[in-house]
Amino acid sequence: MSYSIVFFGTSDFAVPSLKALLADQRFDVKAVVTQPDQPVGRHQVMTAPPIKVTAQENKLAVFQFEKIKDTEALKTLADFKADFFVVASYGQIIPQSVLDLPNIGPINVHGSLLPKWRGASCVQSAIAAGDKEAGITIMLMDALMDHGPIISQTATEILADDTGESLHDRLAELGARNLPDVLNQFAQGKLKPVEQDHTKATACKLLKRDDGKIDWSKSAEEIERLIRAYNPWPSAWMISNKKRIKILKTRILGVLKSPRRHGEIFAQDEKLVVNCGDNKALEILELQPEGKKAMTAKQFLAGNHSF
RNA sequence: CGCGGGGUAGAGCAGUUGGCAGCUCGCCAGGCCCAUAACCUGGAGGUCGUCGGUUCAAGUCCGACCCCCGCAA
Repeated sequence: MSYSIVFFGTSDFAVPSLKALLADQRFDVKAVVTQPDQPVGRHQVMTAPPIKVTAQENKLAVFQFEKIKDTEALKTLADFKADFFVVASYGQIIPQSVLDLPNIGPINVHGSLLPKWRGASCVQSAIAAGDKEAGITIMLMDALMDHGPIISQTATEILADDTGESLHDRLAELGARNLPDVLNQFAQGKLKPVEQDHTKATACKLLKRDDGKIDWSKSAEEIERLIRAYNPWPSAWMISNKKRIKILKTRILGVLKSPRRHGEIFAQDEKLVVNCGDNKALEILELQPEGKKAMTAKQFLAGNHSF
């Protein structure tokens, strides 16, 4: 006897969770629901979301509803009579009518310690805000985003060198590791959902590339965190000589001997540095000029003697 | 065929109106020094993305193709 599951997910974040359920005998994944293929990249090639790739590798049925709100989706999903709907970074708001379908419940795996960081950019937001820890919340879903009662939470320390990517990957694995046991225990009534403290809720928005433009009037600490948080997506960047330069990795220096104005990039003692709003400087360690591959500051300086 | 930048030494770049291929690092050898990632001297290393065309002569001009990257999605 195993629990039947319909899995909702789209991005890389959801892949470890899906694989964890597939590998566990206690569960039977009946189908995968994911976003439609989208034109992606420089040549706008139609590309399947990562979850679809994983699903197809495992010969699972895949549904890609344009709108999960459509009655067609509701009818299709009702036929599975699933015990669980498991949702991880699906990308669409799921209506109450669909959430009501599973016998045991609709479960969400979210990459923050709710009620903190409800929304799409929870990983980047936690690093950028300077949080000491991040985590995974497994929760019962309701119709509001990341709003339902909490079943299980696991924290992980945010390290000084964590990037959006490293923390994202760690959280994805953490969620996947806990998910099977949490589902099993919840089904057996051993875990009771606890209502979130909604007065402490914070939200984070979906990030766009423009959000990565560095505001050099901020403190060096803030900017350094932003750069780590937004690496590799949406990436932190600045404009220098009318060219966009992505800033990939920095280190905080103290106050410089001969500072320049905020946001001006220059070489000093063979280091590439920029002054921030608090007059502390950031040493740029890795960067990527527009049209070039990512490189170290040393490589950049080798070919740019004017700095 | 969405817009744009680019492929030149191991790395990052320069190369003027076609005329012997350079710069900063790195690397190798030697020197200096208590010592060094510092300094001095010498050295190796490039079919200039590929194919074709124009020319006495092509990194440079013309055509086609391959690859990398930024934007946009």
